[in-house]
Amino acid sequence: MPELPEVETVRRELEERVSGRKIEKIIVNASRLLRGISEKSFISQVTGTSITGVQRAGKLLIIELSCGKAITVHLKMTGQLVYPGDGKASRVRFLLSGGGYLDFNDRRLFAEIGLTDDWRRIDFVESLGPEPFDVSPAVFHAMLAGRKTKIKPLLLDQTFMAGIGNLYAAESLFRAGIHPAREARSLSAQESGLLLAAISKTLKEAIRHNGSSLDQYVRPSGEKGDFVRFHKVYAKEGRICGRCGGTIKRISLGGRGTYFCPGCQK
DNA sequence: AATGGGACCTGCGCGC
DNA sequence: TGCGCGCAGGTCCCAT
Repeated sequence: MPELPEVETVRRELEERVSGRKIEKIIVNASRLLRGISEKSFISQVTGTSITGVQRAGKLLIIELSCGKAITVHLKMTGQLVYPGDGKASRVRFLLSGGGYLDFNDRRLFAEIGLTDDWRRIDFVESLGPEPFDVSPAVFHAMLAGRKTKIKPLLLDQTFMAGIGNLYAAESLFRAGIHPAREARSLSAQESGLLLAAISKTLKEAIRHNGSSLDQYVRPSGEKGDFVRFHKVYAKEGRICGRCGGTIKRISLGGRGTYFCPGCQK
């Protein structure tokens, strides 16, 4: 799933695989994915430049180019970047020097590709909250103070904290023993500390296992991410909780499916 | 500030 | 087998 661990996995693997390569040709099969720029302009500005590095901001991927600009890619729900790709389901293809296409696939056409002069200054990046790894327990507790909203929808708010999505919100709350519908401001300093530690640990372990491949997500190599083996609650409604023997429940919070164990999460 | 709804799309699994 | 429905990881926008 393209949340922080998946996007970070894609970033690392792309950096290994395509850094230094020149983009020799671009084939656009779905121009609607290009946002704020015409197909013609995108192709003319990007063709002939080289990939100098790959960055990540929250769930946004940034492909830096030798011309000083950067391609931004948000995978949304079903986006994939694959190298080398076979072109079978590609929406956009980049032919690289040395051979092989970097393929951008996206079954649902939700993803967004842009071109920017200064990626750190685009609205999406400027509005992002801090990365979970950069927040101290004291700061995190202060961030929750006064917030009446439920903790799980708050974790999904990218302006609150960057990178957490529906899956890792559920898994982190389970690991911290906190009910997803708790008012954010009701968490004690100890509870918020447990939650921050659970978020950090869960995301890092997921990165170590190259992310979670439930449906569409794959690594640039085409391989699946392995972290699904360690999921405790996500998409496990009706299953037995491995910790207390209770039954995993699914509720709807903020319009999103929310999985948790009523026995373990208070 | 918070919550709820719908929108963007395609495709899967389910019940009938 | 066919059909309609609900659901899916993200984000934005509107209304209350």
